[in-house]
Amino acid sequence: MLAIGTLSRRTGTKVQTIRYYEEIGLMNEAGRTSGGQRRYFEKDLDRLAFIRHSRQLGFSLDSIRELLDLSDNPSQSCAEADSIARRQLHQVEQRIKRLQALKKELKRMVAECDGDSVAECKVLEVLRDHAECLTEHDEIGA
Amino acid sequence: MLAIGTLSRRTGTKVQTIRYYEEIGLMNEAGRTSGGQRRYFEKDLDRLAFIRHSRQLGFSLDSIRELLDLSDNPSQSCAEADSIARRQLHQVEQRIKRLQALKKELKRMVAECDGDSVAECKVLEVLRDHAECLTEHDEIGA
DNA sequence: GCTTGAACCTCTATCTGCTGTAGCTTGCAT
DNA sequence: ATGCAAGCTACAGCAGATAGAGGTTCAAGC
Repeated sequence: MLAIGTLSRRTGTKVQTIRYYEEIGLMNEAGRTSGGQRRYFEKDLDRLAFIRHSRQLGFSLDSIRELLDLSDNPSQSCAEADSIARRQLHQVEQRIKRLQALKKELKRMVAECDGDSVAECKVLEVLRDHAECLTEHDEIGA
Repeated sequence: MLAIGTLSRRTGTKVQTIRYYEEIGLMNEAGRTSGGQRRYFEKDLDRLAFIRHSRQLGFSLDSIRELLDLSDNPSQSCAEADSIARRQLHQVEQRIKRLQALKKELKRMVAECDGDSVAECKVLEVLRDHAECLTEHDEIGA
């Protein structure tokens, strides 16, 4: 029987985060000692590792929920898991594209700045006047 | 005198967002009509445009606050604004790097999946076992 | 068996950057 | 004078945790 701190150490997850995952139903409710402390089995550790690893790959908690369901029902087709992963891949690719456009714009901005006074600062000027942008960037956020 | 809806339309910012920017002190407190409605000058529009444009380039509200301060005090050196922009560029570059690692891993994952049953699904297998990863990806988040 | 203190517990608040809703009031055109 | 779009405040909620207060439990050492 493993204490929450052990899971925390072995997966690199904050204790509060593990409790949070339980609260939102991502982790099963843990068994308790007579004193009310959570105790886990190895399978819980595996599940937490799965969650963490998926998070590291950028999957949303909702996607992870789906992936866990699939993992719990090994008779189904793999297609579903595959499509979730493809969707995630697509999202990552889109984000990269967007960030590369930002990078280009930022590079141009700092390259043109010659360290003069704020009054003629290129950085601030570009920010002030959207029309100076080379690229379109209408979305906000990553 | 411009109503909040006009600012909203002309900058593509939701009305609530403008009020939110006022609440957090990013926009100055707007003048009011006798009935309590906000009224703006052109300079407020410019400020909002600056904020929005900076957001589109991925700057945090805190960074934007600094940039606005600099913009309001044109006697200072440009160096500060430059360094904020460089910091932002650096962050964007880091995020791109990280996402590219994720992309690689996800690609490998979906490429190896041959649509069999969940029991031998490569996607789920990789997620289950971190040791199968080629890349290190210890941070979570973008 | 007793004491100590690290680790656990719950509950609540906080973060970023908004967005949405409810229920009401104002402003402007007709 | 009236109708109604657009404004107002206040509060709740989203993801995905993280932090702190204030209290309890567990296990090791004596």
